[in-house]
Amino acid sequence: MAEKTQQTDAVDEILAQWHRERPDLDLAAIGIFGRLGRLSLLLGPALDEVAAGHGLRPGEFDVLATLRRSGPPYTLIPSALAQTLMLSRAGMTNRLDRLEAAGLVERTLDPADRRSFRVSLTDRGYELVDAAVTDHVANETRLLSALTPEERAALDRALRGLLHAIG
Amino acid sequence: MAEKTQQTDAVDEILAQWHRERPDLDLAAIGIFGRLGRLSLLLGPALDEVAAGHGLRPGEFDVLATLRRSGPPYTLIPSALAQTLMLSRAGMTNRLDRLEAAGLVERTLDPADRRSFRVSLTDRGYELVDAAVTDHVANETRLLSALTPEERAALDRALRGLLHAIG
DNA sequence: GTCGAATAGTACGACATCAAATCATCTCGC
DNA sequence: GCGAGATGATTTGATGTCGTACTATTCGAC
Repeated sequence: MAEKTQQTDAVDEILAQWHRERPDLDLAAIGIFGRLGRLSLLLGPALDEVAAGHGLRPGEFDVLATLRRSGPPYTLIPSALAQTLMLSRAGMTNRLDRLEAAGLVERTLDPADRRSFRVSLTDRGYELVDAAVTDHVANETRLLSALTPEERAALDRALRGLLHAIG
Repeated sequence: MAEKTQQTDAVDEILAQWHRERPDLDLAAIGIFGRLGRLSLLLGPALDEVAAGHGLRPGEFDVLATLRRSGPPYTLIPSALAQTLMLSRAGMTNRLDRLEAAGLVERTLDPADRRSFRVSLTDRGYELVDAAVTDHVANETRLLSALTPEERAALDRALRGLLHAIG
């Protein structure tokens, strides 16, 4: 079993500094959370780029995709969208205003609850998000192709465990 | 080899919806990036809380920690800090203003480059960040205790691979 | 040496987000 | 039924970030 020489990265440099200054600290923990943080910082723009290719600003794709995957009639209420996307309701109001102005979703009265609205994909919104999702997932698959199937499975298992510990 | 029954989580529900609506998509990729996204969304507040316990607002801890781990004399220039923390220089100016007003760092003239400043930890800043780092890493270690050592190692390996693929 | 390009820090305007306050409506215990 | 409390959406005000423009200074090619 040959040891593969791992390339060093920016986080390794950070770990070396901490080891020098504070050898008492748990370097493994710093490394994992450091890599997680940097990854999500880099991942954001990388994923937004695909959405931007379809004319969507950051965050707008997520709203459309949530409606799309909910299935026919592609309708949810703003509160449900906000909760699913872990966004404040105020932020959701803002996003929906833009998406409605762009003609991708529409707000209709909810006959069963007059405090609320039903937010639905328009035909244009459906077509746009369906194409965007295809590109989006292809981009994710491309990024993951750097890992072996075993590494992908292990990553998913570990992330699931962490989510369970925090959530 | 016993199969362990995995609990379902919010991402599993999302995957089931996509499977129903778009069975052609790469569900494994959606799951991994979905969990990564939710994890960093939940992780931010969880880590900020520890810093807040030391009177630091989000992001301020990172600046102090970067200075601390750079070693004596705990001095860097704003551009280096911005690059390390993947922040715009404008954002760094803002953070340094607050940290300087709080007496945790000080800006002194750089004798070698009159365009620039040298940002240094004050004694108070040093003591505060040293205590905060201890708590911060303990918190990270606690979160990671949900994973086995093998899972932690596999997670770090996978994150390193992804970072290399993106960076 | 000198001039053009690159770099350091900051100011400014735009933007997305959140928390709190507000108003309308629903739910449930009585 | 009725009233208190919960819930839904929005508005408002504050905050932190970015991109751009700007000034001062340094670097490098000639």
